[in-house]
Amino acid sequence: MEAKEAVKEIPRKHESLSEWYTAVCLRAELVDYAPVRGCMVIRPYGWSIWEAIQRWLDGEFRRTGHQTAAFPLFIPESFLKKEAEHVAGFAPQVAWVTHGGDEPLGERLAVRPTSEAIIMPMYAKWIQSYRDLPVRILQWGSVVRWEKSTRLFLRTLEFFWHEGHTAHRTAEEADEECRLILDIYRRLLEGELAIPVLVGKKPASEKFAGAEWTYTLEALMPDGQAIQAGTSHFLGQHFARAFNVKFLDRDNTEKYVWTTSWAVTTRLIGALVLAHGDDRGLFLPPRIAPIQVVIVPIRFEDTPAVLERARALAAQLRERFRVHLDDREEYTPGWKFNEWELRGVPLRIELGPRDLQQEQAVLVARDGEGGKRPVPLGSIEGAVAAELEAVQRRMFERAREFLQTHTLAATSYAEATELIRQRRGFVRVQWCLDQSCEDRLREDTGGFPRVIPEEPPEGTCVVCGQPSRAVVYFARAY
RNA sequence: CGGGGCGUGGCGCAGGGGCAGCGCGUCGGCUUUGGGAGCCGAAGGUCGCCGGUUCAAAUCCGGCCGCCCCGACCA
Repeated sequence: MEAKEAVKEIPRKHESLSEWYTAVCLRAELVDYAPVRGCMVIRPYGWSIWEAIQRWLDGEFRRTGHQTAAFPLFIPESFLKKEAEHVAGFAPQVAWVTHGGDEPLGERLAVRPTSEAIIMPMYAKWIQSYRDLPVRILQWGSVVRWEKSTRLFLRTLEFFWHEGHTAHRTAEEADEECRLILDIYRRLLEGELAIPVLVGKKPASEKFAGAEWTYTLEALMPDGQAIQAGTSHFLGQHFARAFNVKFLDRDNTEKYVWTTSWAVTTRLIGALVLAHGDDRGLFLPPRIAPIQVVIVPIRFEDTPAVLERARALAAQLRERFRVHLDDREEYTPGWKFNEWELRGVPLRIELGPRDLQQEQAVLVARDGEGGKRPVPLGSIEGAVAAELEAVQRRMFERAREFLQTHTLAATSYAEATELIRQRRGFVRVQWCLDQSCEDRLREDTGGFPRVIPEEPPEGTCVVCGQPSRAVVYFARAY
């Protein structure tokens, strides 16, 4: 009965993840190619996912007391150059503005690749006293990094994000901020997007250019490759010194502030597609799905009562859920079922003449669990709420199961290199923290040290045999 | 940035010196509607861009641009 075969037009996920990914992004109408190299147009359906992420985060930031502001798109070259490590890290990817109209500029302007260098000068101006601290501001916007190769959502020349920039009186307070943000991001990923993550610090070689250290959230995609899902940087006093951001402390001495910065990007939408999609297309977690419930009325053209009832049901459910009533006359129910599955709507309600007679509707979850389930119209609201929660839970459990079965401990160098090369997932090894050991493992595997979790080291370094000083998860990466 | 592939109606493709075609979609009409409906009719293309060869170029040659896939580098 159930037409469970793959959807036309898109390849099977396990046969070619890349081609499947591109096809799903386009066919689900999340995104389209722009007529300029390396750039994407995020379409309304895709953008509404981003808006759901924004809404949730803004709620969190309201609770924590962060404020939102807007800083310039342009950064004068001399500002970008003030922090040596920072400019060295970003210079190769900067897009430069050299003319205003036909007039050459006296100083070229960077299109922001990240905004520390335009925000810190403002903080220098605004911060005088310890009483002005902390400053905790974020902005929503886009940045530009001139990438050589691009992929929809995962790497484009311009991408959308929020970036938080905070300044604090003490190092402890700044680090606490980093960890607070990290926890918010973790709850976003796991609770809202149903994507479990490994959390910890980046090794020195992978930290943000200009940071003292970087906290990261790493997710695992179905091909066994890691993807960075969010970062939170402890910047120490590097930027405070470079931009002269000082305050007069209680003890009447002048001190540099301690700063942090942090971000998540529209890349998360790509991670969502990869993590949850299947041969039938996209599959969105209920908590961020732009449409949580689609109502498909059946035989409504010759049975006006069906459409009336469907409209009433939609109005009722809209009080609590994001609902779409698909009353287009030009498509058959079967066509709509396939279409909304392709577009990832987590829950469908079918309502036809037979259902009306029995005062019921048919509930169908996107993952097929429970099949087609008749539910009395009188209790449908509760049934929908319960099913949406159940779908959300199942999605997270499936993803967690995948992460667990693809996080593997390696006790020998041979085992580690083999597992990393094969892209089996996160490979947990003991490490002496020596750069040469890291380099050797990278060179031998093509993998990267993705994250150092807060787990006590034990035993010996998998490369050199010296006493271990850290646990590190290696993986190939996006 | 290397290696491979591809640019022809909205989408997917065929064609390969001389009329630009097919399927899907779109528009109109009628019949349909519980897993991608049927029939009839219609509209829609400077064949990615620039240059060259030729009486004649979608087709041959050169250059450029863009996209996809696989690697190497970065959110």
